[in-house]
Amino acid sequence: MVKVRKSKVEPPPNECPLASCMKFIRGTWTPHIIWYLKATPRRFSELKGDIKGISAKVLSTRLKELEEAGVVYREVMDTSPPTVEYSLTELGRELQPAIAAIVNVGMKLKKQKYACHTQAA
Amino acid sequence: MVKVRKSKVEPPPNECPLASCMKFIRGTWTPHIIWYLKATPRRFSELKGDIKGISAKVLSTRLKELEEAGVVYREVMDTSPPTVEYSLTELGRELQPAIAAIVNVGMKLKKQKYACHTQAA
DNA sequence: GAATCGGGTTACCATTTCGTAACCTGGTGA
DNA sequence: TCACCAGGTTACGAAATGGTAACCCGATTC
Repeated sequence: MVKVRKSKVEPPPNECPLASCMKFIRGTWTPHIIWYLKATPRRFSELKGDIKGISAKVLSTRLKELEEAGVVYREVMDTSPPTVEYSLTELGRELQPAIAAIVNVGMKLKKQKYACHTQAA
Repeated sequence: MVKVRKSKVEPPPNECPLASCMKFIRGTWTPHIIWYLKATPRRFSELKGDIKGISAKVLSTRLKELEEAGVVYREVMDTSPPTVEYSLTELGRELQPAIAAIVNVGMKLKKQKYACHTQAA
């Protein structure tokens, strides 16, 4: 009979911060969007070009969700044809460190030749 | 006519580190598993208890995938009934900073009363 | 001999996420 | 007049992810 040992890792405290943060950056594409809005506002077609492989449908859906969640701000510019600029809100900027950490780990894995061919083909 | 401006944000360099890292921590549950293996090896039923709300099916599936991806190590102990211990491999430990950053952001959001009620109900 | 336990597996189904491709709208420039 | 542009939307279908619940195995304990 083996006793169930108590975890030495505190649960990511009350109401799970992990889940709180993950719900903003879930899915394949959301982290990319937040990453590319890091420095300056970007237009729809600029983001579509920045993020290799994303479809207009997914980009449009995610941007709408992120706007509703208060992560990105959408501004229609008075140009012709009208252009739209997306930028990070304060909340969006709070998320940057998490994305940056993920990117850092990804770069480290690459250097070590983990990732992409050694792992998870 | 608006010119398409060049991005000032470098693309997360060659072959996307963001994607490289994200493929290890995708889904709702994977980050939780890695988090709870942080300190010591854990058994199946212990992890199931640690991670509130995860089903045996998903836990079993994710653990199998993580083992195959080289993130966790699975050891069958010679006890009766036999117990199984899961622990992080070196690769698994490389992922910790990313998870930790996500948890940190989650905690900060909670303190600021973002998240969970203000945002994304 | 029956119930219990750890560590799962299986079937079935719902939801989320993604991809492709076609289409729309209002203004502009040729 | 007509094609083009930005910034989308829509329809359709596939794959990934998740949930519930029932079941399985071998060893042990009652």
